[in-house]
Amino acid sequence: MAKLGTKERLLATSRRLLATQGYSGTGLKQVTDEARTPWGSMYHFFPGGKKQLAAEAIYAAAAADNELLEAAFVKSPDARTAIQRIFKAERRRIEASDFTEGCPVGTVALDVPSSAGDVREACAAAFASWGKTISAALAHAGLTDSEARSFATFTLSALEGATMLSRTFKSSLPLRQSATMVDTALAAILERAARA
Amino acid sequence: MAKLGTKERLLATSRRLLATQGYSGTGLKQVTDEARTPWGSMYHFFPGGKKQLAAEAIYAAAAADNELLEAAFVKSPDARTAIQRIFKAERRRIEASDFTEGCPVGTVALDVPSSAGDVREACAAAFASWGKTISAALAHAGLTDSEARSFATFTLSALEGATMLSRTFKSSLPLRQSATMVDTALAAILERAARA
DNA sequence: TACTATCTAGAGCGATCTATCTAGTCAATA
DNA sequence: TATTGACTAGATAGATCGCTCTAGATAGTA
Repeated sequence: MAKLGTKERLLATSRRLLATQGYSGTGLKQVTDEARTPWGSMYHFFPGGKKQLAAEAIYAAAAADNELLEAAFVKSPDARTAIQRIFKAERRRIEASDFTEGCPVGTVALDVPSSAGDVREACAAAFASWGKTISAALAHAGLTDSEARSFATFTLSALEGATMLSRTFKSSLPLRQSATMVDTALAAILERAARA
Repeated sequence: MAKLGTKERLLATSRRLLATQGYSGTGLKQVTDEARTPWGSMYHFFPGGKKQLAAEAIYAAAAADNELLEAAFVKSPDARTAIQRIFKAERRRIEASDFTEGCPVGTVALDVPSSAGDVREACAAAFASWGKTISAALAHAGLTDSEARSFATFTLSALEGATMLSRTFKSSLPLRQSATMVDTALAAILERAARA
């Protein structure tokens, strides 16, 4: 991370800390310490303070993950395989952090105070973009627009919830179980769509 | 709430604030203020401080919700109907708070610092007890133990994740969409079990 | 070499955090 | 009435919070 510029280090460290501790639990001092960044640079690059830093970190993380989603659907044109790939990626990520690091968007979404409206909006935008990516792929796989949107939201819910449970239990079992059940549901819906 | 004793008011207020702001975002001062409780009572009833208060609030909330779960399965012996009832109850709860209040367990689980191990364990115990209740009902409905456990964890994941998305979007749509898809999955699994 | 804009460096402010401490209130019992 | 334990009440400590501010370092340009 030392190769990155100051602003990029601040964003990357924020992303990691927000994914672990949430918004209220992450102090700006801790960010600058772990990013090995002078304190003065914080308000130079983010004059909007903590809210701006968090919102930008969320936006960046959401964009990066959205590319991973699109890549999964490109790599596996079969929708079921692609979604299993997404769950697997999340599993690897959470295991790599020894179950400390979750989804930065989900973690922040639950503990962001009402005074930080921009941050909540960044989380909403992140979920919306992911949902759009997934539902587009599902519509392409034969689902109606309504079905695709519903299943996309449902997939995100199961993914975020399973990440939450896996972190809490310090076990990847919930992510594996949820992945299996999401696949069962998708198979049922696809079959129903094929018959129609 | 004024009828409750001091300790009960502290626990009830903690539950509500933890469900909206998480662990780090909830200050003890705010708890005593909103519970209309003297500050001195805080460390009288909870000498273990913030961690003990949060852990006890989580345990109490988990026990109460577990009773609601059991009631749903008693009221609707049909497993599919019961699970839809559970989603509906969560939807009503989040709508009643205008999408500010989520699940206290899930909210805290994501932002509890590693220094508060007892609180994380309380969250794990809560999820475990809910999972046990749901899986017992599913096993009774004809699923194998393994299937029942998997589907129970999956149901909790979808419920927690959908609550997260509904809060973020300030809309109950994710909860409704996820409920539908969970029902689709359960129908598929039950049918498969019936054929076996 | 001067000048300017960018970034670094950190002291310090007021507010708030958890937690401790002492003193006072009150009811029940001896 | 005297005593005791439970609870109330709040001042205060020490640390940390987000944030502001000034000064110095650095690099690119005139």
